[in-house]
Amino acid sequence: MQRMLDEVLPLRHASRELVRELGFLQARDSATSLSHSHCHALIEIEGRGSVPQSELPKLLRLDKSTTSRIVTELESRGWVKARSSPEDARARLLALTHAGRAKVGYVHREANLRVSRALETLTDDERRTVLDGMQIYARALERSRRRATYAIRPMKAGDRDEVATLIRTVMPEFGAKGPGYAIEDAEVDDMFNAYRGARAGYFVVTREAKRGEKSDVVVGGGGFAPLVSGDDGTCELRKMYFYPEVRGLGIGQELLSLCLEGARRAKFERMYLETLKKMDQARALYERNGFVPLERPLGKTGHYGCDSFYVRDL
Amino acid sequence: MQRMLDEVLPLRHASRELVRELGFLQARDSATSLSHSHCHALIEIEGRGSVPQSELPKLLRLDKSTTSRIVTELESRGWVKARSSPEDARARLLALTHAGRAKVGYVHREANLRVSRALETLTDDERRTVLDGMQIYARALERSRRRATYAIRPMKAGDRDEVATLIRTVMPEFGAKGPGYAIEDAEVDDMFNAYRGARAGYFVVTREAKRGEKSDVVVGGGGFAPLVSGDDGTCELRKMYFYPEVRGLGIGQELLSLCLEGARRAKFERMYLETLKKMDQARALYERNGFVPLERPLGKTGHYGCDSFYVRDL
DNA sequence: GAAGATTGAAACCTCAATCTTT
DNA sequence: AAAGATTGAGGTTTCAATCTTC
Repeated sequence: MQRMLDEVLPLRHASRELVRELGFLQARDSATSLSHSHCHALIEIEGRGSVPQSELPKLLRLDKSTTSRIVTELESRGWVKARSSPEDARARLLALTHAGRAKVGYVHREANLRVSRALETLTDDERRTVLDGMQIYARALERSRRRATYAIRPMKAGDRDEVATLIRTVMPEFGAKGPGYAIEDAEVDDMFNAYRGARAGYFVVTREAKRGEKSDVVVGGGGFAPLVSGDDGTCELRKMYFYPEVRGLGIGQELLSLCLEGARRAKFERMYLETLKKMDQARALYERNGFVPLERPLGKTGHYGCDSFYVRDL
Repeated sequence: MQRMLDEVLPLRHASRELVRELGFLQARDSATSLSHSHCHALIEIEGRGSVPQSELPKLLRLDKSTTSRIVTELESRGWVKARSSPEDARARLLALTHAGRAKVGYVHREANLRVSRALETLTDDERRTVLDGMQIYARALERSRRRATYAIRPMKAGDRDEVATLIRTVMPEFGAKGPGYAIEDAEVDDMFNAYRGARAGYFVVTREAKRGEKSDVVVGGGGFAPLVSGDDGTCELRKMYFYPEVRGLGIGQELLSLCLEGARRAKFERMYLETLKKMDQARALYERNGFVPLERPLGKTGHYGCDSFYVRDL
């Protein structure tokens, strides 16, 4: 943690400097007589040809009220033309006019010139580092922001139906349907009671409720329990699945850590798991966490559809 | 140039993403109930102990009107206390109160946590790249912004006195005073007439006038002329000096390029120059531009104080 | 007059409320 | 009621004008 802090402080400082230098806080650029948001909007519309106005808030990461005002101004300046959608009279489809395309070309040239001038004094290696660093950090911040909207907690009785749906939705995505897969287990319908024992546990990942939404939606889960027909010291990591929206956010790692912790507290000495070779993300996670591949399965789970087996000490 | 554009477009995209993700556009952070600028102001005051309010615009890179309003709010919230300077009743010296120090501690912890969370999912190499990239780009943008406030043009008669002052100020900074140095040359007092010949040229670097300032202030210069007692094909790069404010911005490179160009047009075949070993930045520039060191001087410049000689073909 | 600081007007952004169409 | 879009109120920022002190 100390090591990390050594990087955090200078990074925060560099971020502040960078944002100021990029001038995103300035209202209007004198060369283009447009704010950054207006430019960004023109660029996004240009890049997509035609954009529903309802998409703009996501693309620009601005409030819909702001994008509404931006569109109003761009229309009044004659750079954007809106037509209502043929399917839905509420929706407005935005496209650039001829003048708009000319303007966005000018905006691009100006921006390219400015960035080029700054890069000019750098070596090839430095330019490479700048680009990589910016991209990595932007992605990391996005992941972290998205991660923050989810929570992990032990499963409750009320999650029963949602967990069943989760398992029955995700497994077939990887071709795991029919006999020989965990999807056929009787416990799927009542995971809460199946994992409430002293030496078992099941955790769920829930999405924070947005305004007016149903709260506590289950979007992932995973747990552990004694390995069927295994010895007393061996548990199995079971039914760890996530909907696509939570993948790649590092939540699998956190859930796995909780399972490892729980298994240790339940006095298990080894954790075993069965999965599919084609579940690449999952297998990479297991391998990062010290799981070693086995040639043959342990115990008698009855999941003869699985083709990949791992174990690690606790 | 095409190569460079390949990097410019993704870099501009990454910049937009990054700024959005960093949330510098959001007004207020819910955790701290403070805007980024307010936090930044607290941090800067904390880091320096006591700050004249007049320094804040530079530190935060905001308008003085904005910083004035920020200070007003921080004072009314009891985090900052101002006292008038003992030397100057106009100036206000800002310091944190006890409550202010507590608040800035909280702000730091929150910000560190957020950044740490984002960095957590990265490898050591990736973290390194992020930090390096951000720092390099921030510095490059700063250089480029500062560079844009200067211009290079051929010397005019009216620059005479300013150029003489430039030479007489910069040379002694490197210990080059007294006989044996160019500073004693008679031409120093009238560089304009000394370099108006057909095979000579002198360029000046001028600072753009800010509001209400004298325009066209000379902050650097350099030129070329036939080498004294040299052959017809050899010219000398002469009296290239810059005030500290323009150093490190790549302007030396631009001025040198103009001199090389001018010398070629004047049908010179070689450019020679004399300098001092201790002028590291200058020598690095010459070496980057293909100048090779000589053991002994060429011609008879009379500058026996110089200890470093270079030449290159044109 | 110049430097330090404040104040008024206007641009940009967000949140919340509202209007229109489905 | 819900989704697309707009409008009103308030915070942040800049530019320009102003006030105070040197």
